[in-house]
Amino acid sequence: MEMVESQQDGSATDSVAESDAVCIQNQPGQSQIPPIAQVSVAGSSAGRGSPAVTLVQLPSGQTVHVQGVIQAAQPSVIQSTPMQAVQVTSVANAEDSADSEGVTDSQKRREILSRRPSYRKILNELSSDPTGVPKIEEEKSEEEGTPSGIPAMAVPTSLYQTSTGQYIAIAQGGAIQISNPASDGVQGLQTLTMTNSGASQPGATIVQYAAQTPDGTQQFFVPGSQVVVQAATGDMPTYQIRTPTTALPQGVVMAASPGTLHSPQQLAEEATRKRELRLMKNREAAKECRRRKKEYIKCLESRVAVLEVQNKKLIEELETLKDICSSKTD
DNA sequence: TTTCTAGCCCGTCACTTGCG
DNA sequence: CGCAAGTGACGGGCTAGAAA
Repeated sequence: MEMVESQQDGSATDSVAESDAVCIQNQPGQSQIPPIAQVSVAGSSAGRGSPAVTLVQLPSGQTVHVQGVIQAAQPSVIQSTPMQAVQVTSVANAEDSADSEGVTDSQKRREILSRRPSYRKILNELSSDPTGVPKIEEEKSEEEGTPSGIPAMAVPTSLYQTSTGQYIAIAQGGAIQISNPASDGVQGLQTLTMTNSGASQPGATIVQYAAQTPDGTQQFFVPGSQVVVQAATGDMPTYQIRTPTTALPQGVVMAASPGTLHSPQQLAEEATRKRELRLMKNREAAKECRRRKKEYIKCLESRVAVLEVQNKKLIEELETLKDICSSKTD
């Protein structure tokens, strides 16, 4: 049922001992036949991510650039790091003599939990491979100076960016726009619905917003000079609108600082808020991680297909060469 | 038609990793 | 060193197809 992911040690990806060049010579007196095949391994010193390139010169004189049948250690389908290899060994040792050597369960667990680098990293290393593995694009929305997700509308007098990367624009008159950085799915502006917009009481006013398509741009007005603070509960993310107790410089990311908290209730609210924010961010991170994982697996599958074709070609060529050799020895 | 099962997706937790 | 991001693991919900 559950797929078991095995920890592989590093030896699985170690390349065979490679000579720098392998030349298959003709026998004396067979000058009518050109050198059968010359195989030069150019990648014996190639490190991880730089697979060995093998040049195969065919009898016809054609040179084939073969890569990947016998490759140097590289990010492979079964990815492992040197550190993992050491750790797996240590785990095995620990299982043999855990009691005598005092290896704790937590240590073992920690060692087992050691993981490979991120999918993006692996895939980008693979992408240096000329077999056409595409790169996972780096997110760039947060690095760019201005939020591209906010179309021209009321000129915002205040522009905030939440720690989740969302942009909150508050225009003159209190119009609020919440914009996600351009990523998957939900994008652009989102609707905010006040649940007690009439109340101008101090403290928190919970508003809800529903994700919508980028072309469904909407805005709403907040009475007074309130500001959006934050976060999410359950399935429906919610934002808090608070009347600022102190004047804050515009452009400052809103956050309830510990100094503004007075009562235990506010502390509890803050803790809840932080937790919900963390959950929301982790939720998004998990989505993104799964998306990358799928992409990674797709790339690996395509790589397998390419390598299978190469392998098949090389096997066929080997058979051809064997036939030629045997016919000449007869 | 109902039940079972496999597969997929999602949210959450716990932990590692990388960066400032 | 602290924090945010990334990711494995786990469990739950949903759905399509097979079996009873």
